[in-house]
Amino acid sequence: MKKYTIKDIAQLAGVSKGTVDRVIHNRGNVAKDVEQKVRALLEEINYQPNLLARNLKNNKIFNIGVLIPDPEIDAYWAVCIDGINSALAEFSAFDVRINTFLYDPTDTADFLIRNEHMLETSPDVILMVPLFYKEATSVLQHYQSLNIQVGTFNNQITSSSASFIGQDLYQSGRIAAKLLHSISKNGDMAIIHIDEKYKNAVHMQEKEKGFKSYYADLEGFESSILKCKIKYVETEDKLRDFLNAHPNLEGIFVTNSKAYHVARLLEAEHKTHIKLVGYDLISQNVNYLNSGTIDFLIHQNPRQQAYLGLKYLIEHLVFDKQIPEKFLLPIDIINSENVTPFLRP
Amino acid sequence: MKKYTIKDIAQLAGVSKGTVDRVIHNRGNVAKDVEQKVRALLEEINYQPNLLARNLKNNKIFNIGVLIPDPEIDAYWAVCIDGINSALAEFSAFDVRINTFLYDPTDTADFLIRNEHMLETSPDVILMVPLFYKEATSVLQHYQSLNIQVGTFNNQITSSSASFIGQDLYQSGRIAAKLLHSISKNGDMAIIHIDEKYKNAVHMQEKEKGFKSYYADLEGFESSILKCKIKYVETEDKLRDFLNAHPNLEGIFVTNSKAYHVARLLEAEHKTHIKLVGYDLISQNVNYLNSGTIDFLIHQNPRQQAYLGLKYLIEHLVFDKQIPEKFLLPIDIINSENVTPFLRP
DNA sequence: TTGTATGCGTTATCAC
DNA sequence: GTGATAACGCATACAA
Repeated sequence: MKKYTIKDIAQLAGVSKGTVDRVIHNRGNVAKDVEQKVRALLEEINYQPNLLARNLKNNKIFNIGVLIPDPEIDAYWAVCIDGINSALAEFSAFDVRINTFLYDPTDTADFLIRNEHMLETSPDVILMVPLFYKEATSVLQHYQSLNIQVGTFNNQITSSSASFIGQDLYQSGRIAAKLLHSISKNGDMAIIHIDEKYKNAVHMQEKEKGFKSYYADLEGFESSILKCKIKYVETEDKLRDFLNAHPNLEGIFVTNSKAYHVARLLEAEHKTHIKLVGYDLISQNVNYLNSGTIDFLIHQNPRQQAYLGLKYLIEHLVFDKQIPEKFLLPIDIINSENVTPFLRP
Repeated sequence: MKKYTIKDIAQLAGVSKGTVDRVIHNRGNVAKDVEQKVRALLEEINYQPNLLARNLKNNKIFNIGVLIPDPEIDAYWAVCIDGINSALAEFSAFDVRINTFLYDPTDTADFLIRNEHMLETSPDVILMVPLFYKEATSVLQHYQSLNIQVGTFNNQITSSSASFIGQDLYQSGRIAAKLLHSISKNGDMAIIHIDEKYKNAVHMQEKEKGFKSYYADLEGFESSILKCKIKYVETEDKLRDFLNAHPNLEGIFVTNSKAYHVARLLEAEHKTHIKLVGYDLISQNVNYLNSGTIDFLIHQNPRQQAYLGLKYLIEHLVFDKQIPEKFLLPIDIINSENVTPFLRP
């Protein structure tokens, strides 16, 4: 029950604290027999160093680099800042400082430039959203060669060994399908991909696969799963044509945060009987959720992704804990009645 | 940017560390003018004590009493143990120990006895699930008189000043209504209260109120909201009679974790077309969720409630942080497709 | 190869 | 009233 200290071990082994410390840190210069004896004791007693004392002694200021898309350009990322601040507040007892860098999510070159700026602050570890697969791959490789631990969230760069926090996109597509299925009859369904300012093609494909798999598993489903890809600039016209071309449409799944575009049109065209499921609690979507035009939103919880990512990194720095390679957050289903608590900072 | 220590303050004020410490801790024996000077400096510099050093010095073993219903008697509480262990693991760097006491959730006398046992371990703070309002009120009063900080979860004892973590039950009733409304037409709805081994009448009433309020707000809803109270022992017969008496029933809301009883009967009577929404991810419910007889479950997240409750208490002990009086967790909507990640420990 | 001394920041005791 | 000093547990430079 008592907590053993180095001093205790030293006493039990009949040596000095210095020797025990040398054994613990494999710093050599210890006689073999003594080392064996001390090791045995450490094992037997299950020695756990006092991490407070260690951090007090080290007296080190940890420096964390954070690189995320600029919330001014895409408001989706704003809540990440909250998550980061939460993690910092939680570890305010330790001296962890962050340098945050924002990049333009529509500009791969900017991503690379900001990475260089970040590197100039010589961070101990890095947390980032690696939107661009190709560029991120090379950047992450560089960090690995410099022995800088990196945590990523939102986008997984499978070519890298960086840790990742996100969601199971395939499964979230299945969830969307299940929701639409449960609130509609057995009419046609549509998957709509609306191009964002930046491409998240992999994201959208995975969600589509999951969505289709649900209906493929469904016995007795005879209708069609339609698909429509829309470029951001042409949204309204192309969407209207699509709706008119498919009068039997009963449900729509928008694979990113742009469901509000579809909702606006459904209201304008008096087709709000068509069920609508989309992603992300941005304000435009929440408005249509409350008005009833959007039925469900799937919450990707960017705040929690950022919070957890940073927390893992900090715990690694101060407590030497291992960082999980991959952590998939639960996927939240949101309707007009449970949305409020998810919006708070 | 630099972090100031007592030593720095002492130097700046031209006094010794001891004097600064006396000022900080209001321990008197300081000349007025010196005190003013030091206070001004502390203010100006925004002095923050190094909590690691403080905890190192204090060298105190914190003793936390935990009192929850016995999971062997009601499996619902099993996940709380996981939550408690998570919080402990997170603060393993500090010397916090817990003494867990389990009480029989059907026995108020046992609750009182276990409280006495817990008190004998002279806990610094206490985390508990106060199932029984009357008994809890007096117990909490006693703890308050002993100046023992108490955190509660699951049940709020409004007569006490103990902190509380839980959910907005009224709102969760509204969520159930919204879900049933979205997956059914405009037929009759039923609220079913099934007595548990122990009464949670307040819980169930709040949920009922919320449920009704949703339909009251709904324009053009002409059908009935039925209500059925069932004693645990007579569940099957009374339920069958109820179903037969209301052939137009389209949806059922079970106000506690006993939805699986209804699901079993719906399957037996070939009435699975009736939509069913209930509470809690216990295994019986999850099975019927996967088979499709239960459409949605509302997740009260007991694991997170316990985790957060303990975390707040520990942060209070080691960092002297304030404990939020009341924290309402977001309410999770669960269907067969997103349930899995919510089940992990 | 080993032991001892010192310091991290805070706190508490003890002389002056 | 005040300042010097020791102690918490760990890490390390230096002396032996």
